[in-house]
Amino acid sequence: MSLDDLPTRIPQAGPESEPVVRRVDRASPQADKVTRAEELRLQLADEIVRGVLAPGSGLDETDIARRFSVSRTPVREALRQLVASGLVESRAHRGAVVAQPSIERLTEMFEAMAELEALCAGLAAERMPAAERQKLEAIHEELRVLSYAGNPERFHEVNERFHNAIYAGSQNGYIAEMTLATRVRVQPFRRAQFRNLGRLAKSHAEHDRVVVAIMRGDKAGAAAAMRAHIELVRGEYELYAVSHP
Amino acid sequence: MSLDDLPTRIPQAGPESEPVVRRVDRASPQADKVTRAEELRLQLADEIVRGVLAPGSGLDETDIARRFSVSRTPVREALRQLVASGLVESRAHRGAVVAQPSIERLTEMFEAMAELEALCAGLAAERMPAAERQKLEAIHEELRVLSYAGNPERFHEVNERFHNAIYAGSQNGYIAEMTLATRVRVQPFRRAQFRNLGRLAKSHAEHDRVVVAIMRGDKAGAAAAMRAHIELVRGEYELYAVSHP
DNA sequence: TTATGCATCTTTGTATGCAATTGACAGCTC
DNA sequence: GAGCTGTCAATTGCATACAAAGATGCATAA
Repeated sequence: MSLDDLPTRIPQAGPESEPVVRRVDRASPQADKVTRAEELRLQLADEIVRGVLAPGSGLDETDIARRFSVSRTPVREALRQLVASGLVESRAHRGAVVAQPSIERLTEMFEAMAELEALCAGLAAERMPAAERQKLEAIHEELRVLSYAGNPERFHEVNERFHNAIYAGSQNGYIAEMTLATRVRVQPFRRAQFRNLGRLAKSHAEHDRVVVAIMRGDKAGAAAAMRAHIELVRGEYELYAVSHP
Repeated sequence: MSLDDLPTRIPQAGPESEPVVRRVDRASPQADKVTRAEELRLQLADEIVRGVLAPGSGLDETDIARRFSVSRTPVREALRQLVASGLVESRAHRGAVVAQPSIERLTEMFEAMAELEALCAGLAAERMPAAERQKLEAIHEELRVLSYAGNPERFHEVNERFHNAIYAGSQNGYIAEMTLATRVRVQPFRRAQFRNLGRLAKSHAEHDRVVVAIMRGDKAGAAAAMRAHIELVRGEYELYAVSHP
C-alpha cells in the first residue's frame, strides 16, 4: 500500500522551509501523477477525511463524473483505489459508499492505532536524530500555546504535524505509512473531538509525557505514554459515538 | 485497505472442516465479487506472490488482456488495485511492473513484520480462546513432523497456517489484516527460504518458544520470541539477497 | 390487504476507439 | 564526433457505447 499520496503527508527530515507554494504537495521522489484518476482520488479522499462526504454516503460514478467533468473511467479507477485504501466500500453491481465500519471494527482500528503510534514513539525514542527531536519539541510548544488560545481547527492541524513528526521519527517509512493510513481511516469518525475545549489542555499534558520520554531516549516510556494518549482519545470518541448513533 | 481477498486468508475461529471444496476461498461475509477485474486481481496477485511473475517484470496491459481474453479495462482496474496493495508499482504513461523495493525498503518491511507479528503473538497470549490455542498446538505439532520429513513446500504451507492462526489469535481483524498484508508483500523475496533444509528444524525450535509463551499467557515472552523468530528469518533472507543481487 | 412475480429502469461492468504522453532514434548543427 | 532537436512509434489515459446485473414498482393472485 503506497501512501505517498494520501491527503496527509509525513514530513521528512529535510529543510523545513519550502520555497514555492504548490497546489498539491508533491515533494516525493516518486514523480507526479498528473492523471485525472489521481486528482480525483486525492480530491475524494480529502472530502471523505474532512467529513464533507459522510460515512455511508453513496458514491455514484455518473454523478461524480459529471461533477468533475470527466468520464466514468477515471472515476472508477479512483474509487477502486479508495476501496483498496479502506476509505470506500463497494460491492459488485451495487455501487460504492464511503466506508462505515461497525463499532467493533472501529474499536479494532483504534487499538491498532494505539499500538502503531506506540511503536513509532518507542522507535523514535531510540533513533530520532537530534534535529528532528528539536523540531518535535517546537511543535509541542506550538501546541501548548494553541491549547491556551483554544482554536480547535488550528490545534487539530498542528496536532497532526506532531503525530506525523513522531511517525517520521521511527525512521521506518513503511511503519510510518501504515500508521498514517490507520489514522486517516479513523479520521472521519473523530471530527468533533476537539470541540470539547477541555480536551486541548488534556491532550497537551498527555503529549508532554510522550515528548519527555522520547527526549530521554526512554523507549518503553514513550510507547506507554503514546498508547495511553491514544486510548484516551478513543474514550472521547466513544462518548461521541454513543451520543450520535 | 481491505485485505479480505488477498491470496492468503486468515482462518477464523469457526469450525475447521469445510464441507465443500471451492476454487477460491470465499467464506467471508462480504459476498463474492465475480467481476473479471476481481478475478484478474486475484490471479495476478497469486502469480506475483508465488514468484511466477518476478519482481521487476513488466505488466503490459495489452499483453495481460490478451492472455486472459478480456479487454484492457478490467486489466487496468486490477493493476490499480495491485498498486494500492503494494504488489505492483506504476508510473503514469510508463506502465506497471511487479514491485521491486529497495534493500532499505525491504529492511523496513521486515522490521514492520517483526513488530506486527510480535504484537499479534502478544495479544494472542492474552486473548486467544482455548479452542484456538489447541488448534495452534496442533499446527505446531504438524510442523514438527514436517520438519523431520524435510518437505519444504508442505512445510511452507503449514507454516503459513501457523502464522495465520496467531494473527487470528490477536482477536483484532484489522491488525491481522495489516500483518498478513505485510507478509504478502514480503513474500516474493523469501521464496527460496526453506530450501535450506536445516532451517526447518531451527524454525520449529523458534516457533516452540512462541507457542509455549502463548500457552502460558506470557504476553511479553510471546512477543519477544516472535520478534526474534522473524528477525532470524530476515537474516536468512539477507544471505539470499546478497547471493542473488 | 399482503405477498410474489414480472417488467422496466437504473447503475455498474466491459469493450473499443481515439487522444495524449513518453522514450527513442535519426538527422542536423556546432 | 558530440550534443541537441524534431519526428515517430509504442503504450497508456480517457471517453463513449454497449451489455449485464440489481433495484424498483406495479400488477395480479392468494
